[in-house]
Amino acid sequence: MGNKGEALKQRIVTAADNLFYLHGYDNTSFSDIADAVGISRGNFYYHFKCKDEILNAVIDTRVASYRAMLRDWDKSITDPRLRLYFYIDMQLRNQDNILSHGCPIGSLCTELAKVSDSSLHDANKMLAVFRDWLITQLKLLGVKKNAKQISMHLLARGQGIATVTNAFADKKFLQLEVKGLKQWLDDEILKSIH
Amino acid sequence: MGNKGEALKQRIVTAADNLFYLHGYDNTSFSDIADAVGISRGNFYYHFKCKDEILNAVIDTRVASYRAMLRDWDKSITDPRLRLYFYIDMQLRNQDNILSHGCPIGSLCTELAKVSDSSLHDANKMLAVFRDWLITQLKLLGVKKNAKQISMHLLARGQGIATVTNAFADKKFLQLEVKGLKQWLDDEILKSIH
DNA sequence: GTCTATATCGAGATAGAC
DNA sequence: GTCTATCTCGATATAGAC
Repeated sequence: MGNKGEALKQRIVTAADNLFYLHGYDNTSFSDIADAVGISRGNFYYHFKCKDEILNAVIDTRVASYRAMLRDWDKSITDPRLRLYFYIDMQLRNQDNILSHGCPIGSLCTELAKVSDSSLHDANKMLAVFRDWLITQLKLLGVKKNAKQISMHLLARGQGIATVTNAFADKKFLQLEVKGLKQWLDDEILKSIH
Repeated sequence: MGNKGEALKQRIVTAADNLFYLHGYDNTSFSDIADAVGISRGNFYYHFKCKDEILNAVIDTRVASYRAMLRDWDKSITDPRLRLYFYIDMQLRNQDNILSHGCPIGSLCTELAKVSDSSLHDANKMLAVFRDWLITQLKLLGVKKNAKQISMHLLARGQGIATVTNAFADKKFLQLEVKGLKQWLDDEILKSIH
């Protein structure tokens, strides 16, 4: 419960978060995390009782951090439509990372779906944060019936862009698709609010 | 070079292919493959000198098998437009597997992008097979300028659908998106051939 | 709380009998 | 060609000193 211990725990989670993104969950060892943080391997087990617990901490931390980010957007951007653009442009801002490592959320979901008990974690919580926020923004714009469907579609488009951009290492493709996605959204909003 | 040896080699690759899809490359051990085939672990090294070589064999086998499948489609379906529908509907036909394990191509690309040297393999060869075939079909329909762009878009849409369907275990979403994708394709072809 | 040392396990890979 | 036995390594996890 001491301050120093809590701070270290957070540093472990932050380092694990980053390494899980760069190399995947399974390919990240305690040694890797320990080296990144600058502590010894044995120290982990004071803060976490197994590797799965670090995974869950990473997921929870990400969920909290995404929520905080979206709250910031809500504060700094008043027009919901501009918020949606800003969401879509996130891939443009992160294009270099996506090119090399894909989407941090999607790639983790994809990996964890293959491993062990899916009951021990729920990586899709991270996607759900964005889905729910998107629904809210669309409803603010007057979209009533299709808000959820459009939101899911936006998630999927983002995932597809990330996967293909990463697989082909094609940054131009990402840029083109992001542009097209914003146009699609405009059309869709127009149609949905008649 | 004997017939029996070659047959076994192919059986190893087939079993590895399936297990890589179900559990991922890294999470599949030689023991897993050996058990599935019904041979001993040591026997692998007569046919492959390391695990990476099995991976490459799996990728090459898939590329060949996808090419053969598309040749069959070309034979049995004469209208390129119907071929494209049949391509998109592939996700519908495979929806149960996608729900549980994602796209066999996309999930492998995503995993391998995180691991080791990307120079040792090129998983995107599998995607390229479909991309090139899609381009051909579109050109047959009279699409000149945007054939590659539309093809890449179709790949990405498919990847996005698979990732999100898998993450949320939402089969209805897949069905809805497949339907929407066919409609999008119709519009796009109309626009591209004016 | 953080460390060092160690236990245990399963992985990829090798040697050599048959 | 296929097997059994074994090597080596690195992983998660534990015990106990400080």
